[in-house]
Amino acid sequence: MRPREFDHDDVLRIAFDQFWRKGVRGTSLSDIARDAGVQRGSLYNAFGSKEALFLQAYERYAGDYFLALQKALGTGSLRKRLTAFFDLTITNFRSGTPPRGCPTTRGLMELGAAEGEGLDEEARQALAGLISRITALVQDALSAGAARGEFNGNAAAAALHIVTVTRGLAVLERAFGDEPQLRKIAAHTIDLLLGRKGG
Amino acid sequence: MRPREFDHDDVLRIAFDQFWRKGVRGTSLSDIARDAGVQRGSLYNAFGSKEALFLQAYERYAGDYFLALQKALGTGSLRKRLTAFFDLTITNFRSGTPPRGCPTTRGLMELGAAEGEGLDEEARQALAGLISRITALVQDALSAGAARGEFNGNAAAAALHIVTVTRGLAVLERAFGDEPQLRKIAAHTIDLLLGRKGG
DNA sequence: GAAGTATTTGACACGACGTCAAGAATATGC
DNA sequence: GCATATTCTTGACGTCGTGTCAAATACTTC
Repeated sequence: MRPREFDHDDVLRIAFDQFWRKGVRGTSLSDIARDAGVQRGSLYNAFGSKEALFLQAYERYAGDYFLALQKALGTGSLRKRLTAFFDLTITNFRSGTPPRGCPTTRGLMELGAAEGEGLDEEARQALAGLISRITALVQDALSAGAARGEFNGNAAAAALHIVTVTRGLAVLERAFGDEPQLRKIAAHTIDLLLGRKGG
Repeated sequence: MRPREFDHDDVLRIAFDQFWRKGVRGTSLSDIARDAGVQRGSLYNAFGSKEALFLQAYERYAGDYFLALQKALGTGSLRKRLTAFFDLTITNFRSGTPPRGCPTTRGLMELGAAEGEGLDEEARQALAGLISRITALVQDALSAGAARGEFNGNAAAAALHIVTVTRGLAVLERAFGDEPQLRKIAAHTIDLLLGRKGG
């Protein structure tokens, strides 16, 4: 057995950085190979294909991001939690120079173009899976933080609404790049759900 | 002058059909050329580049779609208008077999991957432009249909919220393909804005 | 009918993905 | 300690995509 000449995790991080900045289709394995100081063929040997590499790099990111969201949604009043949730979401979309947008949304719209392939479906599930997990997380926070009968006892619908708005924010980020606008929409959404005062 | 051997508009329609189904990056000019019965080189001669062709094909679509939305938002009570708006939006996302999703959102996330090119920016503006125009349209409908002081006199924020939700619906469509879910979110959004009963 | 002009056509250059066989470097067995 | 087996690396190759160009073609106009 010959040992790897590169660190598996390093490559994953370098690859995801590129995927995030330039999109999956806009990133070539040559780019990643150059950046990581690895031969292109070695990437195929270690990860299988470009989409498989993206998938693994994405799972890495998704795990970290989910934990951060969990933390943001876990403390304080319901309004505080939702504010922290939207803040983290928007800050994430606007991170980097230039802002990199939402990798989940981006990947979701980018992949699975053709006719229904095998690996594409796996990637779609990974991306959609994070959205599902976030929705469940928000729903828990709503249920836990709902003192009175807010949401008419339907935290599931409210959580889905909130997550839908965040997906919309990801799209608007890319369309206009107007961060204050995104934050206004977020604040408006919270007010809409909790009322303009308490929470 | 030698005359064209193909119809400019036909090619635009055929091209957009492919772009819509398979995405911009997932569609090759060879595909379009074959489908349209035109030589690939002729497309370059007539439209300049793949993105320019997409841009022209998209403008065609956007014009038609905007008119349909205008019609949906122009009649009946405010609730009726919004219901028709969401219905048209979702129906559009779910048209085709398999459902093609939202071409605007898809295009927005797909394009402009690299570093800031020329034509990409033009396409981004075209795609973002439709979103802006739709927002203005919704805002007009809200202002016109608002009998009482709904939205606290802030129809702009409400319109932006609505459009944000539609963009989110486009993403969820692609993530889960669950049309009833989309319609539930839409109904929930309307209730949230107008209250559960009147409108 | 001849000249001019725009379109078509096919070849070309380039870059991307993915595959493969041959070479290189380490672990294991004797 | 050395040979062998196993894995990784490396470079060449095939295929397909975009975009360019010069030559051929077909119409319009004088």
